[in-house]
Amino acid sequence: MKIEEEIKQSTFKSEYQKAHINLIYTSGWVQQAQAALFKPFGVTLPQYNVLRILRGQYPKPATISLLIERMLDKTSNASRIVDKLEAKELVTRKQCPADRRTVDVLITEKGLALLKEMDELESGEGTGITNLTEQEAEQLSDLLDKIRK
Amino acid sequence: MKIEEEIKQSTFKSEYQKAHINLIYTSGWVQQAQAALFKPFGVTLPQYNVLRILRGQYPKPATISLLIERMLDKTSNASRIVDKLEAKELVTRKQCPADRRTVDVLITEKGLALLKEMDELESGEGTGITNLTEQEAEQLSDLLDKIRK
DNA sequence: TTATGTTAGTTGTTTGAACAATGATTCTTA
DNA sequence: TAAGAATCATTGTTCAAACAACTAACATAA
Repeated sequence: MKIEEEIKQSTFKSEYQKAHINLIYTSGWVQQAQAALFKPFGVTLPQYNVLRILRGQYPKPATISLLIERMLDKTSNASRIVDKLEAKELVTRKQCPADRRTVDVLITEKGLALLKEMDELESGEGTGITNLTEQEAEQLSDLLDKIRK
Repeated sequence: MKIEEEIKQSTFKSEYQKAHINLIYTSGWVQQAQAALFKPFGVTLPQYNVLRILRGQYPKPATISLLIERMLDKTSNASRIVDKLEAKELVTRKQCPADRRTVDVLITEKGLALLKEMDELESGEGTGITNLTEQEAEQLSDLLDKIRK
């Protein structure tokens, strides 16, 4: 549905304003769809992202700093997110011997298995992205990249 | 920056997966930029959205249900968001005489004035959307509309 | 080596979000 | 019109996010 109908506003000041509001709106829309997909697996989006980063590092461990750096939510709830993941036995945390200030966070077999299950989700199925053609998906990526420049 | 570099993942299973992850990522990115812009005005994104809806209705009042319906966060924090707005004197709330179950929520002069100030923000300035050409912005809107179909 | 500063991570605290349950009013229909 | 169902809004409660303060460990330099 066109954004105009969606939010019952027929005119915008510019294409920029329209795209901007559309992005905010769709962003919320997708995040909700995402959350619904995630719920059965018992992890939130930030937790999932941390798991993904850890898999990227595997079998090397990651420090909390590295997680924060990659997480985009630069505000450091990283410690607490790792708390949650640790409680679910999806990661382990142990002090690094070389630098005792830092912590080695490592994804467990259980964590890897969960991610493997969840890989199916990443296809975009269920979040509307597959309403696009492959070429359009590519176009979208390019536009988004440009926004974050 | 390309999403591959942004999240340090060089390959994706498909253009869909790539666009999907890119959308989630960019969505968070934009929301953060947005929150930063909003902070000086003392309202959060959901509060702002409610104010926008109320302005759309003005001078008619809106019920809480109508707010929920338009808000996309269908989970009803609407009451509490209105609480916050009322505390800041940006809206008024009074029981509707015709149906005493419902509440008439109305934006105040102060609320309208605040929105007027904030209209500047909606141009997209400061959230990266203006990195696009006008035509690209239009293209983006179309793609997003298609996703939510 | 010891004082100073820096970095890493954790822990409070306040604030808002998510979800469910409740209470009040209206609608429906027998 | 009286009883049960449905609707509207509010209120608990739990959970996560934002921001700042704090502790421990390392680095630097006098």
